Parts: sequence; structure tokens; C-alpha cells
Amino acid sequence: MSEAEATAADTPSNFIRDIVKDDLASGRVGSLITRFPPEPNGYLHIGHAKSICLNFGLAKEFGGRCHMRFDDTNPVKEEEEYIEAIKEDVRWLGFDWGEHLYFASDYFEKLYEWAEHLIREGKAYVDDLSAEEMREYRGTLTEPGKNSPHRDRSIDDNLDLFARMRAGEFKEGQRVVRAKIDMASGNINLRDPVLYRILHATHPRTGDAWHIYPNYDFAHGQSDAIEGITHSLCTLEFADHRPLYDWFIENLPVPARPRQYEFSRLNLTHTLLSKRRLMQLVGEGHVTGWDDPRMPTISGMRRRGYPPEALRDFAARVGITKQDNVIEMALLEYCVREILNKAALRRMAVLKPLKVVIENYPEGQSEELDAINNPEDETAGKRKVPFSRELYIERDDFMEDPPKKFFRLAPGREVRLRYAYFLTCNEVIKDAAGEVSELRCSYDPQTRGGNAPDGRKVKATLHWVSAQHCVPAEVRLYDPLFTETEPAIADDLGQALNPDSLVILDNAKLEPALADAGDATVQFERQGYFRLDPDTGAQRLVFNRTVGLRDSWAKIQKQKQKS
RNA sequence: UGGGGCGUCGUAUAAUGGCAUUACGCUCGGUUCUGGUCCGAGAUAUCGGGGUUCGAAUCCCUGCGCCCCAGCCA
Repeated sequence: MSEAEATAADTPSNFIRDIVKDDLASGRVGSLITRFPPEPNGYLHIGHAKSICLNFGLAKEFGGRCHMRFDDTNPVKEEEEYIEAIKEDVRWLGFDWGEHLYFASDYFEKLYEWAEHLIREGKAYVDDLSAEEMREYRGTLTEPGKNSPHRDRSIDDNLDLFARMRAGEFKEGQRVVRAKIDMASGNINLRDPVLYRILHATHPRTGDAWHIYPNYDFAHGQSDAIEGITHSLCTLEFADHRPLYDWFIENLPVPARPRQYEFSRLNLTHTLLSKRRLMQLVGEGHVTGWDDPRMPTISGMRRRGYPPEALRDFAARVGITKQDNVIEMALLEYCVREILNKAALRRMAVLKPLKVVIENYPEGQSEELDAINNPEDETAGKRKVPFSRELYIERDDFMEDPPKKFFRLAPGREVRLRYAYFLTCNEVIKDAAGEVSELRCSYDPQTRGGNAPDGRKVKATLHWVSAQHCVPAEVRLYDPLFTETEPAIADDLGQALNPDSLVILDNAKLEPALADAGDATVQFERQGYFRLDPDTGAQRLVFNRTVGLRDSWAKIQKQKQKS
């Protein structure tokens, strides 16, 4: 089986994929053309990744194509910075739109003509109602609206007014263009929706050429039609807009008849996935930026060390349906670990150091020991790790008075130092405050490499670094941004935020090989996966914890706390 | 109370009138120089009530619950 076949076979089907398959089989469409249509008013998050994987994934699977189209119809909110960030994120995720980069603003002239067309057909009109008046005229969810007094303006007047709107003769909010549909419709989107509003704003791409801008409903479907999109996929909240989407397609001389299909948006536990809330986190300074490693943004996850393959795998696993859903963060982390376990190089790093002096190891002596780079991948080879009389081990790996299930170092107990020697703790030294400050130990020279010739076993293997050879680093540990599994959407995010979402360890000790870790995410043995942060400077290494290893000891401790 | 969408293990997801599937999570066990990985076993679900049928998650009726819509945002 080829790789492409394996992927297609492994990816579970879904109702949209089935529709595409049928449409291709029946010949309703010749080839599949989808599109990913972000608004450049913020950074992409994991929810967008689901949509990107769907649209680009389907196109790839069925030999079609997927367009990248920026839905840039609101110059008040949109910025060039976001356009570039979005492109980078989609590329990083592993997708390519080739030549097919488009902007809704490319179609402004055509959309203007089409609005004129509707006016000439008596299907659209210029309205002078204020925003508040329009709201009153719209009615409520249960009561019908009533027609605007300007609804029956003559076609000539409408055409004239529309041209003057374009020319910038009016103030913002003074007039709009509306479709003439049905003010009594149960579907509020059909109660004479607004097509054009006056905005005296500079657009990132069209500059000051326009004083009126089409809104989403008037731009989206027609853009799809212009590009020949066959399947226009969006989230469930747009289902109510579909009758309007179809109304424009039917009442305008568009070159194609795209169809819209809706699926449910992604929700993730312990976080919020709405641009508004993410914008708020950034704006209020709860995080350092859109790419803060705690953010559920694609750029945040990239900085944190998540591989793009993991995000794609995640998207495939959560599926496509119309059911409301909240995916557990544990699934995302599983996907990340699965990729990293196979790919990440292993290294030793001590996060919270405890000094160990090996009393029977000669002073001034050191040696280099062989360590395996990745037990899951023999081709990754081996490296040398320096060993000497003074080491650091993890504070959590020693207990003076260990409980029954604690297998690690304790007074009088023997453990293995990974790839090195068996080590026995002889004496515990404490500082003035009563804290353990140093361990006096002895090693067994017979156990070099990690095995005892007499076959005796130890219950634990510890990671370590040589005090004189190690390099210092800052390590940043991350936990969910929100305390609650499903944080309430409140205006005051401060209350819901996890105060421990970032823990900085500024005294970590790394094995020398980590001095040039590069861009790859590596495994710190027994702890987790870590990646160098861009905050790293000449003087200081900074590592982000991508995700911890599964930790059954931590689980045991947690259970104990509960009981 | 108008319109639209949706109800299957804890969380997702499959089933197209015929053995309730799979994954994550959870529990237990095995292997192991990472309390990782890997391997094995197990527990847990069709929103309620009626009906059709030899047989219903699926079809029909009827309740109930949840989500979205009253921007000149997308």
C-alpha cells in the first residue's frame, strides 16, 4: 500500500467526505474545489486547524485543490500582520495552496456590479434607517419585522444613492444597501439583510479606494462562485445563513453554483477557542502574545514544540460531525506524545537539582559514557555523556523517608544512574533550614554502563548530569490556562485563569549535548518533551516543556492525596 | 414563544433494519537501564415513553434536553 492509500484508509470517513465522494461519482462536480477562508483579524487556533485539515485534506485526497482566501471585508478589524501569520501557520501545518491565493477584496468591483444588478431587478434597496431603527423594524425571534419606509424607493433613486455611497458622500451609518427578501421570515437572516455598509476606513489591500464594503453574506458565496468552489465548508452557526447564501446564488448571474455544508466547530477542554477571547488574553496581558506557548493558537503550539503531524493526526481523530463537542486536552497531548516518542532525541536534564558527591570516585577524574539517542529509532545513534565525582540528580528522585511505592533513591538504597553506574546513598546532608542540600554516595565500579555482573537488580533508574560539565538553563513548565475543564465564557477572564499555568525553573542543569538543541523538540528522559524557546539568548538557554511524559508515579501520589 | 441544528460508554466517534465499532481516558497485569514506550486483559453507552417489525441506535408518533440566530462582525 502506498503512503497516500494508507492515509486515506486510516482517515475515518465523515458525512462531508461521503457527500464529496457521491458528487464526484455521480458527476455533479467534475473535480473538488474547496477553500479555507480566514478573516485576517487574529491568529489561527486549533479550531481553524480542524477546518484547514478538512478543506486541504479533502482536496488532496480527491485530487482537487483548496484555495486560500482571506475574507477581508471589514477593514476596521483586519490587518496585514494577521495575513502573514495565517499564511505561515497554514504552511507550517503542511498545506500548500499553490497559485490559489485570493482575497475577497479582489472581488469588490464585481460585487458592486452585482449589488447594482439586484437593485435594477428590484431586489435590493438603499435604506436610510439608523442602526437602532433597523433593529426595531427587524422584530424579534418570535415576532415578525416590518418593512422599512424606504423599501419601495424607485430603482433610479436607489442606483443614484448607491453610487453616491460609493463616492463617499455620506457618513458612516447614514445609509446601507439591503436585499429585499422577507421581513416576516422566521429566519432573521432573510429579514432584508444588509449587503453594504459605509466605512471610511483604510483597507489593508485596497487602501482608500472604497467607502463602502460588502458584508460577509454578500461576499462569501459570490466569492465561492467566482472561484468555482464546489463545496463550501463552514461551521454550524452559518447553517441559518445558507438560505441567504443560496438566494444570492440564485438571483445573481454568478458563473457557478457552489453549495454550503456545515459541521460543528471544535471545542477543547481547559481552554477557550474564540478569537475574541484569545484577543482579550493577549490584550489584557494574561499571556505574552498570540504565540505564548499556553495559547491554543497554531503559533503557540508551534513555539511550545507540538509537531504539525500531531495536529493533523488530532484533526483526523476528532472527526467531522454536526454534534456539539468538547474534546479532551488529553487526546491532543496523546497525539503530540505519539509523534514525539518516535522522533525525539533523548537527553538528560535535571530540572530541580540536588547535589550528589560520590565519595569513592576519584577527585579530578572524569569519563565519557555511551548513551542511546532514541530507543525507538536505532538510526539515531549514540552520544557520549560525561561523568564525574559530583553530579546533580532530580530533587524529586530522593526521599529521606520514602513511602512504600517510592522506588527511587533513599538512605541506604541502591539505584542505577542511567547509562552509568549503580549508586548507593550513604549520608544525607542538610542546610541550616533543615533542607536536604547534598547526598553523600558511593558507586559500584563493576556496574559501568548500567548492569551488575552479579545480576543484581535495582528498582529505579535515575537521570543525572555531571556538575562540572553541565550547562545551566531556564525551563518553563506549562499547565492549562484555565482551571475549569469547560471555562465559562465571562467578561472577566482573570477569575477563571490558572495562576500556575506557567512555572519557571531557573536553575536547571543540562547535559552538554543540549547546548545546541536547535529547533527540534527533544525528550528530557523521564520528564517530558522540551523545545528551545526563541527567548533563548547568547547568555541563557530557555526551554519550553511541550508536554510531560505519562507519569504513573504522579498518578499514585494524586490518588493518595484524594484518599 | 419563531427559525435552524443536535442527542450512542467519562470524552469523541462508527453503524445506512441484523453481534452496539474504534480511539483517547480509566482499572488491572506483563515486559523494560525512562514509573516512558510496547504488549495483554477489563469496566463503562444508544435521552424518555409509545408504536411498526421476526428483529430498531436506525423507521413512525410523542415528550424531554442541549446548541445557534434579533451586528451596518465573520
